[in-house]
Amino acid sequence: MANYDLLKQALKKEGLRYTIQRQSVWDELCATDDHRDAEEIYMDIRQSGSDVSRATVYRTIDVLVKNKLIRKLDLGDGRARYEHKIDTAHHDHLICVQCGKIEEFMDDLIESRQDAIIKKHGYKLIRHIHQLFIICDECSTK
Amino acid sequence: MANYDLLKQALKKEGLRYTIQRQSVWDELCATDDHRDAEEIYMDIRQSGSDVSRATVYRTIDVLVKNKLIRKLDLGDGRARYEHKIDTAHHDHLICVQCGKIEEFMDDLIESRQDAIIKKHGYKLIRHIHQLFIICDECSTK
DNA sequence: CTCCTTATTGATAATGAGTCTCAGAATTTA
DNA sequence: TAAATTCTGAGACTCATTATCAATAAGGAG
Repeated sequence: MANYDLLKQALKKEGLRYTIQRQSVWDELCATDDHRDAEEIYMDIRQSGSDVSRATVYRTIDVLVKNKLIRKLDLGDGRARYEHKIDTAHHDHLICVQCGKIEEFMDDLIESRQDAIIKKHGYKLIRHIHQLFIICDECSTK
Repeated sequence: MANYDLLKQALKKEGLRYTIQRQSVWDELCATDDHRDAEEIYMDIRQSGSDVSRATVYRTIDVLVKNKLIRKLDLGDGRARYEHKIDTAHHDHLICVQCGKIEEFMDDLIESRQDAIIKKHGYKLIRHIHQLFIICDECSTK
């Protein structure tokens, strides 16, 4: 599942060594398509039998984010989530404020309007956040 | 500038008392159209001659946000900003990643696409965040 | 106006995600 | 193999925000 070449490339680019701990973090990140926070990832790594310190988890995540192997999400609740879907197309997020479920959405029209707004101002777009906080169907029928 | 009736209504609704400290916080929030963090607001209140503790500033801000007298912004840098523009129409934000300047934008097409996405999923929209992180023209010519 | 009950305040401790430090361990290079 | 360099883990630290709690103030009742 995990593509070690991607990790190797990123580490090489950063002038960092390929270590078993960094591989464990990458393994765990590739293991699911969830949107987990650092603590959850840390706990899941331990669960899977590996032993990597919290500090190393954070440090490795930083490298992976910087090299776009994973994406960092800020849902505004004080802890960052990480998702591994690098290969998939760009998408934004729908977040259920009740159960915390996260889904993805993508709309070409919105994307092009964004570009138009930026262009009109004469700015350069670096990145964007577009999150729709909702109550999902399951939660609304409860 | 500050509309005390709005504050009074909100406090009444929450079953809270009208105090000079809460009025000072409201005064300061109404004094500018900036997007300040709690510490800046706290310092500006002291600057203006009033004396309100940090704890009370935070507590009052919470009440105001809850009652939609001010809006809370999360720019992903670890501290919340607050803006007072309640009377004005809905808008989202353009944030310069270099100088931190914040501008506002609004696009009806994007808003309607959002609604369409929500409707398609059968969800209920609670709120949304749409932030475009950019490099502004001033910063890009430096 | 005064007493009494209840809410508020401010100082400070606590929290929690994330970062930093540094000595010991591991790896790479000479 | 030795020397140099990078990594790691444990725990200290940071910083925004929240909680605690004794002292103070507000809002009635009489």
